[in-house]
Amino acid sequence: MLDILSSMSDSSNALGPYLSRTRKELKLSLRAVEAQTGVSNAYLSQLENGKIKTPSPKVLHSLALKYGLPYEQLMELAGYPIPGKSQNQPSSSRLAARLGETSEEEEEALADFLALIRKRNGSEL
Amino acid sequence: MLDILSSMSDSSNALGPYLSRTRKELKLSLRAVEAQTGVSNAYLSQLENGKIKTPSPKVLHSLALKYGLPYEQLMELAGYPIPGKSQNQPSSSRLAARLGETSEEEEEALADFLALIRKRNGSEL
DNA sequence: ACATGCTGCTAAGTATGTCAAGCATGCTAA
DNA sequence: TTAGCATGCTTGACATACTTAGCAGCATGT
Repeated sequence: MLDILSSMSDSSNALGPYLSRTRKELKLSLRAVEAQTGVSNAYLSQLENGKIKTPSPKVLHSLALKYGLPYEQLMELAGYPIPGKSQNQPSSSRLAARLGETSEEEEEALADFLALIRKRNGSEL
Repeated sequence: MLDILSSMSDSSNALGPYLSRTRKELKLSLRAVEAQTGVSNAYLSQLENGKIKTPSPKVLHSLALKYGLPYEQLMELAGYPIPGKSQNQPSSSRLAARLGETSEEEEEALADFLALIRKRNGSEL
């Protein structure tokens, strides 16, 4: 079977490393971000290390502003439903609408297959 | 009357009464909403009575789906930052706003909502 | 050596969203 | 009456986002 499933099905934790990497690219310290956003450095550390599951939209918004990242993307990475799209998995509902009725097994398989494709295309390391 | 009420789009709490009024218009009980959205009736009660300040986006999303309300509007009423930074959609033209921009997600909501009404109107004689 | 000032991280505490259980009222029927 | 059943609401407990205070390491300077 696809044990890729177990490794990729939880996409909620891509947020922390993403924020961590972005901050380092901007060469900002945790306390510098705290000073500019009001989010405590302790919390930022927990966020980047995946110890916080669902940070509030307000936190995501201020980080998006400071880091120059799209707010919607952070919302989506945090697992929040976003206005124009589906709630959990990126663009899978649009795909599902195009594919018609699919079972849950098929949906999961498709989602993971998509992740696999993206990995191959080298969108990230 | 002057629309002092509509100018009270303050983040204090227009959300609770708005949700309460909408639910009553749909003739749904708290427990009926609980059964269909998974949000407990206890929590719904607190929400409608203003005892909950910032309900999670997930709760707002499921309520928006079942009530046929725009998710963005509930997010804004709850005081969350919203992507487009837009605001001031007059609540008097709620229906027009709802039917004006129908994403796929909203279409689903409308279908669900319609089915709900028909079911109640049909079985409740 | 000691000290100062960074870095990130952790421990403990507070605040609050959320739920399960139960209470009180009102309605309908036996 | 009494017995049920549905409604909205309250309480008490739990989970977790978030903060303040502090720790350990690594520089740099005196």
